[in-house]
Amino acid sequence: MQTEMFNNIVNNLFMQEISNNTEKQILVAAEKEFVERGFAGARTTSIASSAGVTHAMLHYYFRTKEQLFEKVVDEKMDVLVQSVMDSFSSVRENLSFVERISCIIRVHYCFLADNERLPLFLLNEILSNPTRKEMLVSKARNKVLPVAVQLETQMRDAVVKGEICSIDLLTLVVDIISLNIISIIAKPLILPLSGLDDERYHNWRCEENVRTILLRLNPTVSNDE
Amino acid sequence: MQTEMFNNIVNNLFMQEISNNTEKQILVAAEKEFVERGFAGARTTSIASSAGVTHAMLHYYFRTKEQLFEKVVDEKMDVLVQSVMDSFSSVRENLSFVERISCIIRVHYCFLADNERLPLFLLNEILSNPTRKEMLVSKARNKVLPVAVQLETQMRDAVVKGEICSIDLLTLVVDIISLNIISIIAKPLILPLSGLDDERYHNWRCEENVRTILLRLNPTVSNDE
DNA sequence: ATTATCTATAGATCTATAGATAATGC
DNA sequence: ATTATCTATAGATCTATAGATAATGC
Repeated sequence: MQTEMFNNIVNNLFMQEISNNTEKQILVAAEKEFVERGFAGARTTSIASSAGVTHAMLHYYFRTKEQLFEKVVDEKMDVLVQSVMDSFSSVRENLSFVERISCIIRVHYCFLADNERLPLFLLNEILSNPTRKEMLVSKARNKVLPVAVQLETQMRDAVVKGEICSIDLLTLVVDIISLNIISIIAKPLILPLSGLDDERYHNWRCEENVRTILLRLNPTVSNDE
Repeated sequence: MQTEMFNNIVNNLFMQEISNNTEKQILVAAEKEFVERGFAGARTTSIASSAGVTHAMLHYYFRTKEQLFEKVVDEKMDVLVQSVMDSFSSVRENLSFVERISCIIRVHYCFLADNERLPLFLLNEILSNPTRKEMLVSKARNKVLPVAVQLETQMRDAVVKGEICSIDLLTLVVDIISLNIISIIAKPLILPLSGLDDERYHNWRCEENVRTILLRLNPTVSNDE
């Protein structure tokens, strides 16, 4: 009895792993190929061979290159949106607003540093396709905005308390994203000019971005608008 | 005599225009196609047809797709480098350092706004090609740096005068570029979220970027590094 | 019986060139 | 004689599928 059950469990785990193996391997290889070369530059033959399967398998599981790509883009878009939401919420309680923003910037910077090629890939494929563009905008509106609204409440408190100056939420978010994303995307160009190693580079840029945003939020400077 | 000379001049002008016409038209069409679709996504047949010439002409003048692309990328890279240098030098005398930086940010923002698709195109094609990457880095070093050094001298003066806080030049430049470039690249995503029209959008982002950098340079805040 | 995999190849597309023909400038 | 242009097609590459064969789960 016990042996049978054990075998079943092992079988199921094994099965699940094996049965999805080819499909999963194709997906993983496709992810790499698409993110590195974009849709037009990617080759289904390369994906198949680097997944270690026959080329026909790719079409067996995903029908067309387009559909496989769609899967990858959708997943990556969700990963990005989730990362923004995580950075918003993954903050412990009773922090001041300024501390919270600093934390958000750092958490998001780290996510991007771990996914260096993601921003450029998504920018490319989203901007060149109106449907995907609308999809991301609506995801931003429906998923991110509700979380952001909580932040806005806390922000108004901080303004009243005199901890920060008054600023529009979208303005602040775009500022943060701008600083973080270019630090990541353009790293291969800026790194040689900086003369730093990878770790120091990230420390330099991340902390500079935090500082820039905090100074932007500084309440002591007059707000001429 | 006079008529002959006149005819010659007209002929020469006409010739120059006509003889380079096909080549020029291909180049213009190639520029559009490559910037819009990237190297892998671009089709030489599309370039030829939108240039209004036979497909064979493209190979007659530029040998290969690669060589035609190289021409376009090189030219665009120079345009970008030049735009940075222009923004640095196109500033009238006897401005304070803070005014000068504001002017640089605005001039550069306007250039990018007039060349919306340029940054993403160059980022893509430069980052995916080590040779081009080195080329841009060395251009930055050889052409932009000398001009930037002048700025650095003026910057040190401003620090001494207490007009700005002390900041590394590269740090400042990366901050500016980050803010400006994402405002342009991500415009199609941010615009619908902002609810603004094109003109107001650019005004919003450009002035926000100036403000953020000026606050970053503010001397009254303690500099904890 | 269904699902997964392989071989072989169709079919489409794209870059590139050969070779003929026309236009141009001496 | 040289330069520019066109037609036609070679040659390479890539996506996609048909059809045969093997493996799996009932």
